Amino acid sequence: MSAGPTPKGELRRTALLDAAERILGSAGGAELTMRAVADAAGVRLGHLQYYFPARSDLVAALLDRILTASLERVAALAGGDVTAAGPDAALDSVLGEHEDLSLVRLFTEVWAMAAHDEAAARAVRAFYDRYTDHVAEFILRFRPGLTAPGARSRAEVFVMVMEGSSLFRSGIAGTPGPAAEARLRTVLRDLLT
Amino acid sequence: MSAGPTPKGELRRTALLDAAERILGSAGGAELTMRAVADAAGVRLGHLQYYFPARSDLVAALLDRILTASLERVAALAGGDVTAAGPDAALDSVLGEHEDLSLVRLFTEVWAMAAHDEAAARAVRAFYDRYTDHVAEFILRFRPGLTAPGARSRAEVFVMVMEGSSLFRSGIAGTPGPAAEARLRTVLRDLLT
DNA sequence: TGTACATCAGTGAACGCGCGTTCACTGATGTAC
DNA sequence: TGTACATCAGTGAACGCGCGTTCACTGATGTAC
Repeated sequence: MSAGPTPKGELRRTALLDAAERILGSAGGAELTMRAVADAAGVRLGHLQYYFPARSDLVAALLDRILTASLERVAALAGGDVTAAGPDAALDSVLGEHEDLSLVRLFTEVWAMAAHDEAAARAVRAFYDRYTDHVAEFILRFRPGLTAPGARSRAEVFVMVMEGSSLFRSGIAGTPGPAAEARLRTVLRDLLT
Repeated sequence: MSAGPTPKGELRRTALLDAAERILGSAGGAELTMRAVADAAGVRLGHLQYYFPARSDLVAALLDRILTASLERVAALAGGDVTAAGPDAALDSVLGEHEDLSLVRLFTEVWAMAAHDEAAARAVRAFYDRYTDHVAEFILRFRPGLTAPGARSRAEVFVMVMEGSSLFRSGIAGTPGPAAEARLRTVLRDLLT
């Protein structure tokens, strides 16, 4: 009977996905080749194939990891005590994350994947669905009187605004002025409270 | 002295970019190969190279065309008489465009390009800068009393919200419910008026 | 009006390269007896 | 405690293929005289 992968194997798998994520976040999807990932992780091509037999396996695992990690961050936020500090502190946390250029770069790749690949699109839609659930839960902490559908629709718009603003606040598509930044926060705060 | 390209040549160039745009909007950047574009346009590979010697020339011309066309659409809207019909009619026009799946797919590719290529990023930032100018001008038509910076910051946030919502309203990253759709319109209307 | 010539438009074959994938192999590690 | 063996981890070489690019070429079109 198979014992499955050992702890060492799990570590290596994680290191390989780390390398792949670094490449996707810096150089983009076109540069995410099996050889580049193997090189970045310091292993031989054949060895990478031992963990991810086909490139599509690597990409699928990477997509899953990116989305899972993002979901865990928002779940931690929604479950944490940040609400005690008020909506502005919460906004700081959420907005701060979207200033991380390589994270936003990763998501532009994820969106492009979802736009052209149905399997990726399903994963991304499931991710945003759960993501929105966490935001709705978060909103209900500030406004316990809201109905569930009311919180949900606020959360949906909140997520749309967050994803759009990430493109600009990361510097990829522009650099919002301070007045726009303030107005963005107002819009988000109004959705939250 | 060179006469430059003939009308026939211009037509062919346009047809080649049409083909490239169709591929980028449906299959994505990885499928945008010189051979695929030549095939889709019904010409030989060598002939495509006559118009675009390197793939990077094709991609640069395509990016320019996508951004220019988008800018022309918003300029027409900002300059048109749609403001006479009120903000809701204007929102209908603007939002309607973002339901076009292949257009939004095109923009996910554009964002991914900008995220990893500095030349593309410059073009995209210049595009959004001018795009935002048009929106600001549009806003001033509804609220002539606003200062220029006031209109500008509203426009910046308006554009962020539009780009974010396009991901969801196109179906790529989700499908907003009717309540979210209504709330999104409220947010946009408040920025506009 | 005709002719010569330059430029534009389009063809076809070949190139070297990096890609994903396959496969036979060796060494390390755990486990049953 | 030792030994045999299965599985896990990692290597190395080779494959066929599609890619961007190069280049010599032919046919069509415009223009100067």
